[in-house]
Amino acid sequence: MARLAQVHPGTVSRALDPERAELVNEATRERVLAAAVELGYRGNAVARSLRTGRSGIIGVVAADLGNPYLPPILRGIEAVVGEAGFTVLIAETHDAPGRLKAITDHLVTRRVDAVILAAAHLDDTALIDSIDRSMPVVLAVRGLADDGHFAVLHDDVVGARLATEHLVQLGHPRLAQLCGPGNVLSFVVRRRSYREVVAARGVVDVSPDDEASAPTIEEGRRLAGAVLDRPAGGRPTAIFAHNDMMAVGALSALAERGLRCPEDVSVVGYNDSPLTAHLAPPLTTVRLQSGELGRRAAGLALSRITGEAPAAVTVRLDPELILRQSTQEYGGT
Amino acid sequence: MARLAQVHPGTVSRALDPERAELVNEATRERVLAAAVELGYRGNAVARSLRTGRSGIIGVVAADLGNPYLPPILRGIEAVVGEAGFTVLIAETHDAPGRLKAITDHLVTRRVDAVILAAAHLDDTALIDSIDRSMPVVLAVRGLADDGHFAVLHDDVVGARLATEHLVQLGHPRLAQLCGPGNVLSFVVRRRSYREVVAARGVVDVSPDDEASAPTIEEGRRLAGAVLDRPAGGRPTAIFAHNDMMAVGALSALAERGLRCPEDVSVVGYNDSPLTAHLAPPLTTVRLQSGELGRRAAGLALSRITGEAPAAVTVRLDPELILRQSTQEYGGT
DNA sequence: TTGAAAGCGATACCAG
DNA sequence: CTGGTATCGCTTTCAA
Repeated sequence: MARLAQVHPGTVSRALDPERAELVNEATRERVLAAAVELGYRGNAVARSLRTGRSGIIGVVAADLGNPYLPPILRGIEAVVGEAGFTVLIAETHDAPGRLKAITDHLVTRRVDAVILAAAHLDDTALIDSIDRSMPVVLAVRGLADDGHFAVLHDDVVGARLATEHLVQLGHPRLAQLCGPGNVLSFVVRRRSYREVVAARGVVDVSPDDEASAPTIEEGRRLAGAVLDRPAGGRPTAIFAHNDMMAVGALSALAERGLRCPEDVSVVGYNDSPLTAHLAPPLTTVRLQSGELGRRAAGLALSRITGEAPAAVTVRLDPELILRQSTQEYGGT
Repeated sequence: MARLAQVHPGTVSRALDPERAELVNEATRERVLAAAVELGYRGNAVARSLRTGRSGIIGVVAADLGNPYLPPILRGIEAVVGEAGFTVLIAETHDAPGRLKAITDHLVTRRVDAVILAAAHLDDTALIDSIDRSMPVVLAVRGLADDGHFAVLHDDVVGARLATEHLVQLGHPRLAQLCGPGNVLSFVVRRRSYREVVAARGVVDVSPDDEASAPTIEEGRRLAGAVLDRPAGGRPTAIFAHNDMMAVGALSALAERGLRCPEDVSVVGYNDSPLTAHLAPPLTTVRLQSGELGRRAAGLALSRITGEAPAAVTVRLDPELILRQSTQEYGGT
C-alpha cells in the first residue's frame, strides 16, 4: 500500500499497530496514516494470521441457533471477546452426528484461536478431548460426564431441584417429568436431580418411560399425552418439563384432553424463554443466567489463549425459579 | 507436512485438491493421503486464502440474533452456502450506529468473499454502496429505498395488505397500526401499505402518532396503551402490529385495561414467531418464507462471487396470513 | 507426472 | 527511528 504511497515497507506495520506506533517518528506516522486513509487501506488480516499464527477469531459452536437461550449467551460472549479485540465465528451443528467433527476440523484449518462449544453430546467425549489437543476448547451450557474440561454450565442439579421442590411443596402427590434427550448432560442431570427430590420427599413418580428425541413442542405433547391417557390414579397432578418447549407441548396435551392448567395439572418449564410470560397460562419456569454464562465462557477462552488459565475448571451458575400461573396448590382427589 | 513425510512439496497440493487430484499418479496420491492421515494434517486455510485471494467465507450481518425470524434464514443460507463449499461467518450490529461500518470493515479486512446484510437501515445507503465497492453485498430482509441493489426481501406491501384487508373484511370500523422504527424499510412499507388499504376502504384510522423506538413488547404496550386510553369513539376496534412482539405488547395493554381480545379488540401480528400459536389468544399473524429467503439470498451471493450475476435484482417473497383466534368479526358499538 | 521457484501481504529480527 | 530480509504455508506457472 503506502509502500508505494510515500514511504517504506515494514514501517507501515509499526505505524498502524497501536501497540508499537510509539516507536515511530510522529511525522512519518502521520504521513502513513494520511496515505492509509487516502487509499482506503484496510490491511490484510489473512496475511497477518499467516505470519503470526493467530487469527483473532474465537469459534462458537452451537447446536441450534433457534434455541432462545442462545442469543443472550452469544451476546455475552461477543461483549467480552470483542473487548479483547477478537472476533466471533458462529457455527451450528443441528445436533447432527458428524457435524461437530466437520465443523471443528474446519475451525482448526482456519486457525481459530479457541472454541466455545455449546453443542456437546455425552458421547462426543473422545472427539472433544482430541479437539482440545489442537486448540483450546471451552464447554458452555452442555458439559461432559467428567470434570476434566474447561466448562461453564448452568447448575442443573439446583434448577431441577427448585422446580421439583416447588411442586412438592404445593402438595402434589403424583409428579411426572418430561425428559430431554439422554445424550445431553443437562437433561441427564435434571432427570437425576428430579428423581432425588421425588425419592427424598416420598412423592409418587409417574413419569413416562420414554424420553424426548428432541426437546420440542411436539415431543412434549407426545410424552405428556402418554401419561395423561393413563387411568386416573396413574396420572400426574403436576409435570416438570425439561424445557419450555416441552412444557408448551404439555399444555397442548392438556387442552386437547379438556384438562385445565393449573386447576387440574400444574406445569413447570425450564429456560424462561421469551414469551413464556405471555402463554396461557403464563409459565412457571427456571431462569438461567445466560449473559453471565457467555461472559464467563469467553473469559475462560481468552485466558486459555494467553496461557494464563490454570487447570481445568467447571463453573456452575445458579438458576432461579420464576413463579407464574401454571402452577398452583394441589386441591384434587 | 508430508513434504517431510515421504515426498515432495507442491504435489501434495494437487493430490489433496479433489479438483486436480486426477493429475497425480494414483500411487503417489495414495502415499500422500496416507501421510496426511497419519500426521493428522489439516491444511492451512489461512495460507491458501493469502495465495488465492479468496477466503471461502461469506459474512452474514444481522441486527439481532435474538429475533426469531432469523434462525430459519440462517439455516437457509447455510444450507446453500455450505453446499457450495463456503463457510458462514455471522456478526451482529444490535442496530447500534457505527457497528455496521465497524463490522463490514472487519469483514473486508478478513477478505470475506461476500456479505449478506440483514441489518440495513434506510440511512445506511451511502455506506452500503461504498461497501459494495469492496465486496459483493446482498441485502436480505431489509432493503433500501431504491432498487439498485441485490436484495431478497419479504413483500411487505402484500403482507400489510393481507393483515389490514382481513380486519376490514371483519367489519372493523376503526383501525390502528403500531409502527416499527422508521429507519427500517420493512416497517416503512408496512405503514404505507396499511394506509393505502385504510384509505381505499374508507375505514377510520386511529393509529398513534408515535412509532416504536424498537419493535419490542414494551414499545407495543406503550403505543397500544396510548390509543386505548383515548375516549371511546377514538379507540380502535382492531390493531395491526408491525411485528409479533408489539402485538404481544398490545395484548398486555388490553389486559391491563380489562379489555378482551378478540371480543373487544382484534389484534394481528407479523412474522409468525414461535409460540405465537400458543399465546392467549393464539395470534393471527403474517407468516414469512424465511428459509426460502435465506436460500435465495445465499444463491445471489454465490452468483455474485462467481461473477455470473447480471444486474441488480430485488426479489420479493410473498407472505401468507395465518388465521388464529386474536381476530374476529366486529360486533360492537 | 512431478520438481523447482516465485510470491500472496504482513511481521519480526537485525542492521544501520 | 527506519530499512532490509527472511518467513509464515500454500498455489501456481514453468521446466524437466
